Amino acid sequence: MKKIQSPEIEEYLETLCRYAEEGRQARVKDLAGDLGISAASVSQMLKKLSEKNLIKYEKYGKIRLTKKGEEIGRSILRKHRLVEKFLGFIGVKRNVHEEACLLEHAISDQVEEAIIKTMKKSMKKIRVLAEMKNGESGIVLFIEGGSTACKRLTAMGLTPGTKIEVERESTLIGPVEISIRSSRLAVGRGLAKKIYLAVDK
Amino acid sequence: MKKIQSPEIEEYLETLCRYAEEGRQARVKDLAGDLGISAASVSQMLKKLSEKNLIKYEKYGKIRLTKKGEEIGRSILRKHRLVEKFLGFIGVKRNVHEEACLLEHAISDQVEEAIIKTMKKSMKKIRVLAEMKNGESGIVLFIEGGSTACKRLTAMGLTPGTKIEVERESTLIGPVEISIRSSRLAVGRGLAKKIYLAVDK
DNA sequence: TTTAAATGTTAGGTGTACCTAAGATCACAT
DNA sequence: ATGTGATCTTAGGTACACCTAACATTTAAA
Repeated sequence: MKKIQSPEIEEYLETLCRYAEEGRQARVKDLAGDLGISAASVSQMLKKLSEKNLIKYEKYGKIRLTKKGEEIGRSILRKHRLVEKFLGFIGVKRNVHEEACLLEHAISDQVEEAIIKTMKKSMKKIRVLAEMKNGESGIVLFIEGGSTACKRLTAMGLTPGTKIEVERESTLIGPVEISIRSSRLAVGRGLAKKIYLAVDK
Repeated sequence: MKKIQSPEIEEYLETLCRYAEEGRQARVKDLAGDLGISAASVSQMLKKLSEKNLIKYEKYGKIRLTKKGEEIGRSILRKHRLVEKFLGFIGVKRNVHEEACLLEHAISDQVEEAIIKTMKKSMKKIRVLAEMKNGESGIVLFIEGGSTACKRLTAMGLTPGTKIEVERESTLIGPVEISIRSSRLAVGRGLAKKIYLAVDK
């Protein structure tokens, strides 16, 4: 049985998937440009992909992914994006896209899963300030609600990115007391329901 | 300027480095076996590596790495081992060696560094079975060494992810006795030096 | 020391993925 | 509708890494 997959083939299918996502018609010229390959080579490769039933293509015609081709392409695209996130996660700063392009072909499904699990574990969870308990801390992510609430909170210094800690949790109707930049603040329960924070685990 | 590096070339140089570490004379036959390639192809490739000044080689002669060749080989070997550790670290259990063989060629120096930093922050400590004391336990992360050692240990059930406990620690030359899934097993000190475990800090 | 087995090399060939140059087709502006 | 520039394909060729079969050399045994 012949091998139907190679990093090169994967790269073509991934790019075709990207075009499909953008609702863009795939053209030989664009593939050539994006993959850094001559149009002649792309044309050739399209014939090969067609023979392998990864795309539907007749010369001068439209390029469409088959089910199989889309499956592979999406898998690579998914891996690419995961790797990008992951590289950011472990602190890689430069050439993240290029690094991901290399790695995407070397990541098995097994490894993909492990990476997802690992990231989830140390991922932050989103929680509402009103539900948080004494001693818990987090970083303000966003404020749900109209500009009135936003302005009020901004005035208090409760803007996205701010780190806070719960000093006294909210009772059924009572306010939450929090410390923020080492000063203390009381936030009414109604308002506290609109403040979302990222907390560990 | 011609490219002097390919995943295949890297694989050859890595394997040669491994042999050098083990103080073993590199033979065409062994390379063929370990790389899963015909002896004829190896012979050919050795000529190519010689032309690229990555090894010193004359037919029927001894294979020796040049400075350049050793540098590349060691870099790949280092990456391979790091990836093995890392895969264990993120919870990959099966085919760790094989997965690392794929990934090692796609890991840049930048990514290598980021991985090291991330692991350093980790909660588990990595230890070698040979150095562990009575009563200590851990989870097998990976096995360093050729496929021979890997196969032997796999046969014993000592695969990544397995939890073991040290029943009797290794003496200067003696084996380690461990319990594994409630049965007991003795592992020679040489082999035990190649088994890395995650133990609580 | 000869010889057989083990090991290594050469010759010739395959498949993949790329290239350039030249020719074919398409699509739009006149 | 037609000619021209853009786009695409074909033809012919390269480099790489592998293969098998046949031949050469080395090594170890008789």
